[in-house]
Amino acid sequence: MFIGEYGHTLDEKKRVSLPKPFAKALGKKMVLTRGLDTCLFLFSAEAWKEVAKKLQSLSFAQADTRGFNRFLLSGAVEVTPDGAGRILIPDHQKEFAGLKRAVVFAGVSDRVEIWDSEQWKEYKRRIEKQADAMAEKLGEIGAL
Amino acid sequence: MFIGEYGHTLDEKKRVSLPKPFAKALGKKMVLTRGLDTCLFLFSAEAWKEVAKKLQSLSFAQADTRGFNRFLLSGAVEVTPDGAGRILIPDHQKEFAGLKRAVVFAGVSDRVEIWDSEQWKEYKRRIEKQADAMAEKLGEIGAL
DNA sequence: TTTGCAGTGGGAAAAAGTGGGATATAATCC
DNA sequence: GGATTATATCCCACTTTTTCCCACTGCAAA
Repeated sequence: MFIGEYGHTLDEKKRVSLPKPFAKALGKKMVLTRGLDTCLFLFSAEAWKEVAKKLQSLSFAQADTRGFNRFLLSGAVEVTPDGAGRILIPDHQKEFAGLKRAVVFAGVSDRVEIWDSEQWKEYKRRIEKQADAMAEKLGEIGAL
Repeated sequence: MFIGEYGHTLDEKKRVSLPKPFAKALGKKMVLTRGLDTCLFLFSAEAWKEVAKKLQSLSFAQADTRGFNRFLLSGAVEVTPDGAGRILIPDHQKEFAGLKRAVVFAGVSDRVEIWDSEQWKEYKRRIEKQADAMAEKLGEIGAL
């Protein structure tokens, strides 16, 4: 269970340190994929296995599942932290998520999300604005 | 399980280097065929056997499966990497996939796809736009 | 202050990717 | 049949990228 938010730096060699609290739970092998909402998803090897298993069961005969497979699989890479606990972000993923120098690691239940710092701030602003409205809605239906 | 995206160059002699992460899993013998959506499929010898088996199980009484069989089988070639880990792309396949100088290798579960760089970019743009719809699907299969 | 560790930057060694030439094999023409 | 052209295969070398390792900085605890 990943929780919390950590800011780190993406250097010119496209390396970022993993937040120390996440490093242990992620293990030595992890998988980095394109996420939803212009961020990247980082899974531990075990969590990824679950995702991959489900994806393999899909046929490649249908155009939409082909696209779906390509989106997630070709957009994924297996990464291993170096001696200093850093991982490398491939070019196409860096571009996809619009990462600049400052990035944010956000723990979201079973995965870690990697955001460009600016986009994260903006996304948070949107979420926070909607939070009140959402709370009301949830209250109405008796969820909270 | 092939994952990831790698850009390479197709030289005047129609040679391309295989991405190092794929080379090992592909082995010494592999099969290159016409793929779906204007790309080429590259299978390891073992994975190809599986595909061939599946194709044989399809009835050849139906015109469309006959066509599909021809599509995959007639265009198939067995290729072997040279000393530098490069394979040769036959003319008809190069033409079929519209390959220019810049090509992209995309790992998609049990196969590697070879795309012309420009067409790949365009295709990616399309599937990225459908990300929301895909998210729903992800939810359905419980992947996320 | 000192000690230690997390985070970052940079240099050197290694490897990957690419181009080009030389050699071998096959096809064609005289 | 022999010579010539073309095609494909192998091998070597250069360039760029990646990987590994070490050093510096700053913050925090002893």
